[in-house]
Amino acid sequence: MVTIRDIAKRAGVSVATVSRTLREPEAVRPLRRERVQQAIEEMNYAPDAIARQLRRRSNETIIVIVPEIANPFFSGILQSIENVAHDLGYRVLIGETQGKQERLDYYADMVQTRVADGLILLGSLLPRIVTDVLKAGRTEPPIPLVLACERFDGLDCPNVVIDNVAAATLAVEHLIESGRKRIATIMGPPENPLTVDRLQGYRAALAAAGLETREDWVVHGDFSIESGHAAMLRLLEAGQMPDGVFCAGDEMAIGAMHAIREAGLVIPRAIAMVGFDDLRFGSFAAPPLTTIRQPTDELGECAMRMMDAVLHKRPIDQLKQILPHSLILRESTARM
Amino acid sequence: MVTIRDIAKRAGVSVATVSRTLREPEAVRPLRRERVQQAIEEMNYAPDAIARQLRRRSNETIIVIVPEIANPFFSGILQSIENVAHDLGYRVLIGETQGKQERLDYYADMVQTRVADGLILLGSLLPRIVTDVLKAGRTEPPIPLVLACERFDGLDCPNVVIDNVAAATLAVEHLIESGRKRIATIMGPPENPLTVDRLQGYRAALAAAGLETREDWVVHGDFSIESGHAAMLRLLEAGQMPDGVFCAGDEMAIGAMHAIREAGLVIPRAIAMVGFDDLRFGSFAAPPLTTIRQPTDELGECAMRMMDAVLHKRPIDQLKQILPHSLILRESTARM
DNA sequence: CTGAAAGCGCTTACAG
DNA sequence: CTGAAAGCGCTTACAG
Repeated sequence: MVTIRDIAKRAGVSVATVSRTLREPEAVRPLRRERVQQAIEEMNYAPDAIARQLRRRSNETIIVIVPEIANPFFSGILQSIENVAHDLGYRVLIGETQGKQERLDYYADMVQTRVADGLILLGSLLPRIVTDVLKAGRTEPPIPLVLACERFDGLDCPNVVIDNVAAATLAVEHLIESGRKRIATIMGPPENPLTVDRLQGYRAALAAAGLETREDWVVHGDFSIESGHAAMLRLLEAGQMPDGVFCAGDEMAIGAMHAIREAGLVIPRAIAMVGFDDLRFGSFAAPPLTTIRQPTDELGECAMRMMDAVLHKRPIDQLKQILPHSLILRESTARM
Repeated sequence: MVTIRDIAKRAGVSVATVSRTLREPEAVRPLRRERVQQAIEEMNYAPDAIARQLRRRSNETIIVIVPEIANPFFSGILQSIENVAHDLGYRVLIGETQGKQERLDYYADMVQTRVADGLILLGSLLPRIVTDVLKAGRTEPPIPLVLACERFDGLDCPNVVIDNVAAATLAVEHLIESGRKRIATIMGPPENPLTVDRLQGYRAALAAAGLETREDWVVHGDFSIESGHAAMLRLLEAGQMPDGVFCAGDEMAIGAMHAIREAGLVIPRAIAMVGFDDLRFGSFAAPPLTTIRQPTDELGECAMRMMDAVLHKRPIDQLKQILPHSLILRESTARM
């Protein structure tokens, strides 16, 4: 392995001069600079980033933790984060929790041990080092932290989300406007913060319209296609069959639509469907799926820019950034 | 920031003893060990991983480079790699090339600068540091490298793939057995190595059955849903309409099926469809999609285990690992 | 079992 | 503009 010392020797200069030609070439006299550059070329020298990081006390690496890497919603945000990180000069480590607290803590620990400078957290679980602080009555996170796509009250850290209550309300209002009277919902896990918000929006829209609510019209999945399928099966057996379904995720909506087709019912004639997230395949579903669009790219970009600000101790204009959602109209809610 | 020195001072021992209680606690006398552990607790000490890495000259980090993070096939493999990496004690950095050579080189550089110990490469592009070596007539990669899901002849590095020629042959044979006579294909980009293999399989199966081949039955997409849709539109306008289509990716198949439905044709009655990869949503498509299953989990696991072997200089039994594929039968190719 | 000391490969004030 | 030297926070032979 060739080090800065080898280059210095070969070029007949000090290691300081080698370091300078690498970091601020304009600060070294052209003649020596060229000698150094030639030596680097000849010896195929690559400076050791670890040594540099130790000396500089920062490593321009962040870790993003997601519940599930292959989940298309999360992988979309991850992609966006990675792109901005690349542009800003950060590297990104990836950690998957699978909903397990110990895995989350394992990854969060990486910023304590300075493997990463900061943590961008997707999903609804908080690492212990953060909840410990909350329990102690403080609100400042103990590590550079940005929360994306989910909010946690009482924590003073940058946070980028959409207004899930309003988005769910919008979705259900649209079902109502399309002439539906018996509107059910397939939600995420009951304890999930997103579920709480979206359920609230669902209930608000029904109440405002004076429509019937039934507890057996509120069913829960885990955001997977399969769970949407299973949940729809339960709805089809409800005391009264719904004529519209608001699904708190496009994947669950895909599964639900499959169940409806299997039952020999036609979408949207028998049952209209609204999803959430606006995933790629939604517009190629049968029929194309009306959905609430979350601005995935902007969520990721905003989260990464917030992280950059935190790490450079720049002020953040808006600690809680609320990004706009929108309703994407497709055939699954066409008026009959 | 609290360092090992602070702990040593507080516990009244040397830094060596602190380091030992951290790395090999059984080697230090219980009394002092406890004193150290207490000091660590009290001062909330987390050892600096960067310093350790510099000293140990290894950082248990790999980088996996993918063409596109949000592509479900790649994100599935990434997930699997990350899981095995976690179990083996590695961290994983992620890099997205977007098909751009400069981005690939940027990320590959991270193992040169020792940010990562090794590189797992998904996709069909090779970094310059590798092609340079090939050009120089050597076959040994200049960095710890594992190739997943695509092969490159002439490079002596661990490689895990399926037999794409055989898999494509199997897919087309199945279309033939289901009674199809006019079989078209939607392939990936022409220059893609996967395309070369799968096209070869397609042609072999048709030739063996003595079926008609037409150049306008071979169309190309870029593996995206949208490109599958566009490609199918071209096939529907071909001189003769096919009655079976082999799609070199499930996403393209989803797009293609959408085009077929839009044309008012029924799958599989008018046109049967076979996909490739066996992505989650395939079994929830309308109709459920027959496909070639690639063992995503095993691909990722095998790649990561190979990387581990490379980094520990353990011998690798099989440099080119060929994993089994299979045909998943669903309604999109039901016999009429 | 323990500690003093060297050293991992850099960067960067400091003096010249 | 340049170099000698200190130091980033660890680990680990070595001697005791």
